[in-house]
Amino acid sequence: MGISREQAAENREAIVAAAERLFRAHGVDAVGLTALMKAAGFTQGGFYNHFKSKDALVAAVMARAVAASEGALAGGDAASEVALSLGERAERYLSTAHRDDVACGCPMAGFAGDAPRIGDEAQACYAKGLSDMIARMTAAGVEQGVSPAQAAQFAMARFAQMVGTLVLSRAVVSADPALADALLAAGRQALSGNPASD
Amino acid sequence: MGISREQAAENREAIVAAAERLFRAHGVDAVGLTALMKAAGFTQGGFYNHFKSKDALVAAVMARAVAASEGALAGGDAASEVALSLGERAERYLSTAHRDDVACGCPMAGFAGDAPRIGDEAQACYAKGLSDMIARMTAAGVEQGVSPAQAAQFAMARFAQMVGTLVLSRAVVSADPALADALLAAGRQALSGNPASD
DNA sequence: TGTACATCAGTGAACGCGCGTTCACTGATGTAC
DNA sequence: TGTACATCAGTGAACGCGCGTTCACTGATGTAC
Repeated sequence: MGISREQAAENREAIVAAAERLFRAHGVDAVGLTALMKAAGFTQGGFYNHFKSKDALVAAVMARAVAASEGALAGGDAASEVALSLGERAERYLSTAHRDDVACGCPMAGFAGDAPRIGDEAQACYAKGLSDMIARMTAAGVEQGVSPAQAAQFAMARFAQMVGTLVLSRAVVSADPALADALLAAGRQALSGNPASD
Repeated sequence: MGISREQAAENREAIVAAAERLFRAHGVDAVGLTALMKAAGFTQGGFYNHFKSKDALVAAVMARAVAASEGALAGGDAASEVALSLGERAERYLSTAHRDDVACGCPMAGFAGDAPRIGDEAQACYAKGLSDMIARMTAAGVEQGVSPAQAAQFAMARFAQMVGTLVLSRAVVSADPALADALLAAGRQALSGNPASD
């Protein structure tokens, strides 16, 4: 076809973006390269002009997803996020909107099921993303006067609770929507910082 | 071959058992019926004598996994479990042994990643398993004098934290074992019922 | 600035392979008389 | 209790299909002179 280098870079980005959406919705294993390239607007043969293998694409997708969530802790832009309290962040993270938007949202939750089975490079991206997320939450705790070790423990426990609640809610939302909603509500309550009130 | 009905039932059970092990280790999508039947000691053609489709097998696996975990809350037999405190249960649930034993362990954590993508019947089994688990934990809280509503909230929040910690630890154990262990430790600390102590 | 050519992101057919599923066949089990 | 036959859990080859990957080819882009 003959494509400019700039256009080629955009096309590559389009492939990664389509892959991220499809991988999140259906799982990495369930998405074939033919369907993926078609979704991105290309034919299958062009895939290997951009990636040396499907594993390399998965790594690119994970790097992109992690990078997009950095500076946008649990959704929203960096500037507005700084002002959010822990409880407000949990409210947003454990909203039905976040649960139902499988194509976007927190990559740590979205790829938690695939993470143990993907390639080493993609797994490393995932681990780095989780490590960074915890480091940010830890830093926020330290700023408020908590000791670094306690802040790190608190960040890990809190984030695990957020991810676990979201993952479980997504797991049962189709079969038992009431339970799925109750899980989110219980998580919000537990993470609000206020005592349970009912 | 000519097989007794008793033997046939045992063979069916062997297929389901092998499937559960393989599904947990590699994910439902990544396990083919040929490999599965070979692992169970049979040839591929016999599969459809026992199940009408792969989806039906997945449902049978989920029903089996959930049933096995009932009365064995987070591992161990029912009699000994009754005596365990919440903190002791969390200690066991968030042990490295439980994390590394992907072939067994809590099905809610083991199948959390696959749950949103499996068939309706299997998904319903998963949801029932989660619902039962929460009901048991809620009942334990009520026995200790907590109001039913609060006990249910507490059970959901607590179980979500346990699952989230295990899922995240499994997700990064290969790429960042230290982080994976720290997550477990933070979860144990948070769920111990004791104040953080370092 | 114009011309000649190398580059490389596209296309779309093809590769071998494993998928879920179907089929004809086998032969011991279990049943009817 | 013995014989005749239906049942059905096995086998293993085959079905069409989609998988990840490779290939020859196209033609505008970008470079060298």
